[in-house]
Amino acid sequence: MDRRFTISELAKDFQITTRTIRFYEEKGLLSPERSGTVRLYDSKDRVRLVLILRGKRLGLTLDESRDIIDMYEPDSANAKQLKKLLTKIREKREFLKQQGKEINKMLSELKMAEQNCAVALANAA
Amino acid sequence: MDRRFTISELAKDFQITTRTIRFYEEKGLLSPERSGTVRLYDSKDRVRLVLILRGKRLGLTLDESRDIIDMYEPDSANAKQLKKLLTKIREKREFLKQQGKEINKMLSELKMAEQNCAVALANAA
DNA sequence: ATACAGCTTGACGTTAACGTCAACGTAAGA
DNA sequence: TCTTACGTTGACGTTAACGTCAAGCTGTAT
Repeated sequence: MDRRFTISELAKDFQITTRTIRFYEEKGLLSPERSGTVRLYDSKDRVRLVLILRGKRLGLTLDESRDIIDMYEPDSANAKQLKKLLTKIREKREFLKQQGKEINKMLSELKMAEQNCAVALANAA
Repeated sequence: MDRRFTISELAKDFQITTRTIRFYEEKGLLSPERSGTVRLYDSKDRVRLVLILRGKRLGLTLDESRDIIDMYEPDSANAKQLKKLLTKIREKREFLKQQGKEINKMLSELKMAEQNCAVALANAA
């Protein structure tokens, strides 16, 4: 259960390049172990990658994703930090809810477009 | 009801810059009337802008947004075109549905993070 | 021992979506 | 008429998120 992965294993599993993974590390989103100079990734790193990639699909920047990921692991935090974090989390939630609404709008509009298109196709036949 | 707008009126209304609006035109997303050299925008252009900006918030590229906008107005199309269009629309809808699911995942995770954070805050007090 | 696959760190190139600046035209009010 | 505000077209600059070499180290199978 404590298997480690090489960078190219990760790349294959997540369908990204090794360059991308190293880039995420540069940006402070990952910090794998090192065996000498070589990077070794564990399951926590994999979770982080899942979150990063989901964030990307949702249009978040890497900086935003890093913020969110940090939310999942409130480290040795004092009350002030925690309050700030709570605020951030709530903001992010509001943003995502809004995003959800916009998606629904677009979905219903596309549905109408689809119907129009189908009708036009039927008439053309 | 057929009022026209200047570029800076639009910019103000939509909270974007005139540069942005001209850029969208360069990219083929808008094609306003001209009164001499001056651009004049009508309500259809405003609708397009709404769609473009929503697309942006949903993480679509401008090219993708242009495709979608074109879906709303199937011009003189033949059957082949329409079928292609239908396929595209359905793909886009699947993509957006998936996006909606991911948002819900992230929302529930953030909810947990929020609770953890709140608990930690209570303990710290 | 060597060949080769896989890892490393730079360093520079690329694309999208604008920002910024320059140089110019134009319409309307003082 | 002259300024002032707003419009125009280039052209170059910028940031994020990687891609693409180059040059070198490393472990292992032959």
